[in-house]
Amino acid sequence: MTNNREDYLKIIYKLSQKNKVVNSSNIAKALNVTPTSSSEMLKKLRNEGLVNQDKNITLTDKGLEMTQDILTKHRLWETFLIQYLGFSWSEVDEQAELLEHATSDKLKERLNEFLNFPKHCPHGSIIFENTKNEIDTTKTALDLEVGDSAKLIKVSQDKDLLLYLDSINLKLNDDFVVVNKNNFDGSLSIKVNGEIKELSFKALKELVILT
Amino acid sequence: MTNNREDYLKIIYKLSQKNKVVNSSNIAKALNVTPTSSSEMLKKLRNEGLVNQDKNITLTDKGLEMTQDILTKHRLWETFLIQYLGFSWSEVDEQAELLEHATSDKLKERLNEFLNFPKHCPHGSIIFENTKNEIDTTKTALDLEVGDSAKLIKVSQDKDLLLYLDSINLKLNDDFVVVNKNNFDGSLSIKVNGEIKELSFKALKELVILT
DNA sequence: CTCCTTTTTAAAGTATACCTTAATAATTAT
DNA sequence: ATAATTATTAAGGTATACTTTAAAAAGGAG
Repeated sequence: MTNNREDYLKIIYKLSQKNKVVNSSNIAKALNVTPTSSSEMLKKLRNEGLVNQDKNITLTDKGLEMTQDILTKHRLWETFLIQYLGFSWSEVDEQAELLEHATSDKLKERLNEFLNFPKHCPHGSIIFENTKNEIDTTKTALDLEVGDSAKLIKVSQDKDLLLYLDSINLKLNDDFVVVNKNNFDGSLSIKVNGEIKELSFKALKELVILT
Repeated sequence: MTNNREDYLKIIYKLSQKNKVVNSSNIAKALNVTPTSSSEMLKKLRNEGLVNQDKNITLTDKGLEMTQDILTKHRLWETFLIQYLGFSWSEVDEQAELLEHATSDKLKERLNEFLNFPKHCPHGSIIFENTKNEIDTTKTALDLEVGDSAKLIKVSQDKDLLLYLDSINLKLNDDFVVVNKNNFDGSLSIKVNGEIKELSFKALKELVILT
């Protein structure tokens, strides 16, 4: 298993999470390689029994298991980097990307223990091994990019959060469009019923959406 | 800078620390590649201004700086793995080996800060950036005579040696007295906390001590 | 100063993961 | 249904870091 294969598995997983068409071209775009390169790599992954390929490319059971392992490592590192080393939201992904590939199963387990088995990474994504009965389908406002439209379908039951949402007059089932993403602090500007509202990074991961 | 180049720089540094002849053959042996491969790689490193090559291969200033940076990363990770994740002495090197190559300068600094700027890694090797005026060399247990007392302050990163030390329960910073020296096979009997332990000749040269 | 061993270089080949260019196949639009 | 677009495969090439085998160079022993 090489770093590269791991990156391909992750991107297949992520594209299907976003309900995007998972084909060689989209994978190529996401990984910033040519379609030819991704096509070639996918053939290898197919031969190794990690992906199925009909119309849509999907992960096999074995492939999914490996992907979740990698994502767990990634998310544990993000948790560590933010909680213990004071990394900021915007810089953590890049570093976790490097570390995940250098993480043995033993290190993963020990780090998990050290972090006290977190159920979610700082971006709100679930950490599989610690959330046996949750599914990774819930998307939060964190996953949104400029131009995306979404509907707010659920918020966590945090009183302060609810007060905050009241104060900016954002309600459940509101439809909105992302008009700006601030890469410094991770906040989003959204447009709801013609009105622009600011959502801080902290709030984003509490807002469950439908796209 | 690739992982491989980093490994070559480290091995050049380590061989010269041990006062061994630093040539393409010894490097090849240490890295478990053929002399041809190492010879080829050394040519690249020479062209990149990282090593000098006369009789003995040495690091240039630039090469030394890079090597110390890598060793710092390695030793910080060892410290973290042992102090916070409960890794054992013998298994920590392998994991730090992987992590060091995935460590940005920023991560190095933050980890250093988190660990409170340790002067030495758990093996006793200095962490350069935190010990401006120390030198990375000392006496080994080979220099000891009967009656000498000493403190074990550093051991070489040999996996078998580390397992051996784990097995006889000899730890870093243990104080001991030499109670016998076997002139036939060069082994030493030492007394640590009232217990007699045998150190074979082969082990002695790997044990750095303070007298 | 030869002989012999060790060391280095040269030549050609392997695997991985890319690339470009060009051809084929499959969608989508008119 | 045909044209246009998009996706995939095929063919040949690049770079890195190895490999083997063989030749050349350098050192050490008698």
